[in-house]
Amino acid sequence: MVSKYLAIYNEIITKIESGEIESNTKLSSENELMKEYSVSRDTIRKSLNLLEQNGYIQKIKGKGSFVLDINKFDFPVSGLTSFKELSEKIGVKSSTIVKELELIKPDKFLMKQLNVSKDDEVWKVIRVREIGDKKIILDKDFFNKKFVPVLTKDICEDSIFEYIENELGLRIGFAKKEITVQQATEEDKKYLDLENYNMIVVVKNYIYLDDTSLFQYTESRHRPDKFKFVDFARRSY
Amino acid sequence: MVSKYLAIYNEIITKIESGEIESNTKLSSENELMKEYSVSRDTIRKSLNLLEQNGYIQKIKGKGSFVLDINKFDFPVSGLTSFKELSEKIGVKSSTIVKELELIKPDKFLMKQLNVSKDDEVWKVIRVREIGDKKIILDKDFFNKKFVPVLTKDICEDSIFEYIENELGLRIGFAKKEITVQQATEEDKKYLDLENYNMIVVVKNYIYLDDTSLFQYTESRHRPDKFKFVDFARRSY
DNA sequence: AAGTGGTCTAGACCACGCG
DNA sequence: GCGTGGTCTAGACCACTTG
Repeated sequence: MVSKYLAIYNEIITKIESGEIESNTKLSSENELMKEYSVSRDTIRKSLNLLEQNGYIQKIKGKGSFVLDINKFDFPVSGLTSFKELSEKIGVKSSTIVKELELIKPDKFLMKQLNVSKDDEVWKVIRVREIGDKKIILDKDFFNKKFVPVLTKDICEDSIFEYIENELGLRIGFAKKEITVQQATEEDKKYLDLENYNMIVVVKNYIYLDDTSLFQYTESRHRPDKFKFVDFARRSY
Repeated sequence: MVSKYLAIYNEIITKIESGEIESNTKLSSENELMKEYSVSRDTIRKSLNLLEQNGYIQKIKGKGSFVLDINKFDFPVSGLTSFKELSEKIGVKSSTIVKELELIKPDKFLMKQLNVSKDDEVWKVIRVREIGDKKIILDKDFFNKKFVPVLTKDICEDSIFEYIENELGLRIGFAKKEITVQQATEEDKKYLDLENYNMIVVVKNYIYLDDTSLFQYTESRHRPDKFKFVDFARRSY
């Protein structure tokens, strides 16, 4: 059961991405859209606000809503998108190699990052992402076993993200992302095709569930020349 | 004239940041807040949605709104915040040195980035940001003269951003940000205290006005060890 | 003056969490 | 069953843009 405003939001996105609604043109006014979809103005406005937030349109008072053409490519790396979704969108052949998969007792660093006690058990997953035959990304994931009782190599090779949302039914609420650049470690050099690079782009991700519990800590370590982060931001008051 | 929901939004932020409302506690329910502020539920909901979007609270159906404690520090680098706002927030002594300020004819690269023709004139501003006596950031800004007729050294040493919003009254709508890591150029080495680092974190910013016109292109070049980008993301449908 | 989006209101029903 | 937030409606007034 999907809400009306989400349905309309998705329908308009489809129209924009398929080119049925051209970019830089005006969208129908809120009044027209009300009639078109037989809903109240507030429902239309919810859909349009979502479109605006996510960079599809820009509303201008007194004039109308205009379709932006920024979203053509290079948008996906933002937000919470996973590696699998990403590589599928870009359409580059890529693969995931699981290097380590085990249950561990957290050390001090992990206890702090994952907000767990020394008696909790934690899944540790280390994966290498290969893009076009080069080992480019080293992913280190840590989950509290409380939330994820079972984890297999197959799941890790596919998408842990999908498993969590679809199979376990856990709903992800929000995430904090931190990007820095560091000296490459021995581990980086061991697992990745670093060529002559001695630095690594580190993306730390703290992922929280809907009920605000910290659920996962992830470190994604990228070869600097292959790293790109794109973000869309609106002025927030 | 500020809208009610923005006023309430800001009031609640103040309460959260001052500690009057403690983190990890429950906020008053929408019903209570209605009475408290003597407004309709919809107005309260607008305020709470803003708070949720910006990472102050998490709403949970059937339970209530909970105050998050993520926003303590390290949040500002996200979004559209300017260097001046940022260093004021962090409270580190910093200064800006204007290296170049001139009107130029755009080359091919700029024509593409700024979406201007060869007959337009473009402001070129090059500034070095000093943090704690070290030259850390090289900022290269380009504006279409059409939007900014006058620009002085004084303005560039203060905040171009404030000048644009307050003096010129231009309203910024949204921005696209792109982060990559590149080899340091001769220009980087000339202007910055790079020490032994030979790479540079490049943050490209495309800034658009309210009416969707591309207004400014900025390249912010950071010494890698001093770079940090923090982002808060909610799952977007 | 007419049309647009922005704000605000009042009321209704629903789905969820908890006791 | 009660209180919570989520969705939807209908109507009103305002500020802004354009002809």
